[in-house]
Amino acid sequence: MVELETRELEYFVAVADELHFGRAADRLSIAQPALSKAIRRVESRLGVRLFDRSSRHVALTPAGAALLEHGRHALNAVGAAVRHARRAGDADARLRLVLKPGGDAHLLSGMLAAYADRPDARRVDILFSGATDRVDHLRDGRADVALLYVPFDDLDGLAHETLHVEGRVAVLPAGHRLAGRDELRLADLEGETLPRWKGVRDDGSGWETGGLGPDADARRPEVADVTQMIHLITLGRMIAVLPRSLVEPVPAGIVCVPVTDASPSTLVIAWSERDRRPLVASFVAAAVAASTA
Amino acid sequence: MVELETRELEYFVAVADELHFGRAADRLSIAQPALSKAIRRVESRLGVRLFDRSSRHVALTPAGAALLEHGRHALNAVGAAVRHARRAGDADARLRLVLKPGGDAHLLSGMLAAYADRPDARRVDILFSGATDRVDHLRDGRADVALLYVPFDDLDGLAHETLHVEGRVAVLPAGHRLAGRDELRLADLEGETLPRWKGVRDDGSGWETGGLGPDADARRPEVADVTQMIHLITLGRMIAVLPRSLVEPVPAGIVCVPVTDASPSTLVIAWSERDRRPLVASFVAAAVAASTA
DNA sequence: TCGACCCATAACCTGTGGGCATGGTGGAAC
DNA sequence: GTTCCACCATGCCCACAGGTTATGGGTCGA
Repeated sequence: MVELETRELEYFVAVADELHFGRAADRLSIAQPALSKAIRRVESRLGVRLFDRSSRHVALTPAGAALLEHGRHALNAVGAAVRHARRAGDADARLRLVLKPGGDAHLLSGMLAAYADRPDARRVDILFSGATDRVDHLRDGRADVALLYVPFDDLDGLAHETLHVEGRVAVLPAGHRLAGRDELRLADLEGETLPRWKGVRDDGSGWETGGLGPDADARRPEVADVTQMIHLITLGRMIAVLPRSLVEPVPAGIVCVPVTDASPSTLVIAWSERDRRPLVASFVAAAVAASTA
Repeated sequence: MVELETRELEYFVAVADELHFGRAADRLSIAQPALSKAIRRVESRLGVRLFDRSSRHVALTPAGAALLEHGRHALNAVGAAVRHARRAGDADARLRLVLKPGGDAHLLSGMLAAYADRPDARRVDILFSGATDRVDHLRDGRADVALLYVPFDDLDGLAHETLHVEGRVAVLPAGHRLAGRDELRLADLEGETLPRWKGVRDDGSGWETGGLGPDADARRPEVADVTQMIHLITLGRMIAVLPRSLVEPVPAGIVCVPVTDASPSTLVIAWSERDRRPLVASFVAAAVAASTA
């Protein structure tokens, strides 16, 4: 019935990472022969060769590559299950909310107030995370709810409610050639330098550029947060297209001009689709109520 | 390092399903004391009580409920990883395509021809599955690619390419009061009886009704496939709103009228987002090429 | 109050996963 | 070509995790 034990999967992933039985064994704090045996055991049970190995070289077979890809995910799922269970057992756990600094469309204080009024309210821990790993926080149980931006963040495996929809604005230095305009279209921004978010693989989906073609893609400045970006914009090094609320209040030396044909940005509150704790439902309800009030 | 073994998770799920150690042990083909010990072992390792149990009654704690929910998913992930590995190791495996009968927008033969022309073409096994478990086939490795309808099917964890976008039509019996119209709006269908798809939980998202309010929701006829639905429509028992190609050629006694404000239906080819085998990429490329030709 | 049901505990046994020592093999170095 | 070394495989042994059977002891229903 059991096809593959968690431990065996961990062993396999270690070897696949290192492509070296000795180092992998080291990392796992077991002896190398035990690891060799474990891998062979798995191979024979699955009826598939996972590594091509000589005494000199170790490489993944196609089957190994598939197992690595899917196995990593499976390990994460087991880890997430454990974290969620541990947490659900902790009756007086706090609610953990993760958001990007400034990424609350000025709704945070209202949400917290609305939640605090509820009879079942807990204390709320607020975690800030600039990169897109806010979604990872949810998936692996490090946080209970997150504020995310659609279509920027990837909602796979998450449930969500919409809090706020807003247009996007071009963020320009005061002296910019377009700074005087009342509104812009994406075509007006052709040739401008746009940022690249740190840690985000740019998949060419065109969200970041709003549909602009790949410009001087190689040398787009990499930014980690909005503050840093504002700084670079003030210096005239680049411009950006952002949800309006991310740049409010508008800093000195910066001008915001609505971009009429950029797809609107939606702020959502998200949680794991398998997480049905009242704790979460209650906070979500409060957040939705606060945002529509 | 290891938090929870696959086997322990299976034991836990069995007990959570049965809420009875004896029956669960039976189902697992082990003795009851072994199961009791295993569960206590897990509880102490996780530091969480999973069951409230007296000698008379067994019930899940909140922590147990969380572990059940996430643990089932984790077990599926492990199983899927194994299936994918086994399959990737089989060099001359066929490509398995799953679709709903008639759910190919008449593109299937073109796709297969385009794929057969490729140098790396394999034989293609075609699986038919009426319900929404086509996505499950992908997720657990029973199929390599699927034809799905957006926004009907849930694409979580899947990658996809669009093949075809088409409007939706109201499918009416010939004598229906609206059968003579050139086009309709959703509002015109107010009060009509619409089907419920077998095995699909109706989440009230309004896809099926295209935004109509919950009508006589309780007694909407349950249908399993399009043929059956056409039959019921011919009998005047209900009507439906479907992608146009699903009812082509139009059967006798049936009239199709475009619904102008129903969101369009998109046929996509989908595969597991973790599956990067050339086998899959090649078929997808052929399918996309064939559908745009 | 008795009996039946069902989970926990006790005592014992066994398979297997892991440790150590060593063998075998292919590359690189000279 | 020979040597040497890096590295994976094999053999053998042991410990213990995880299984079994027998039994204990609550708790509910009759």
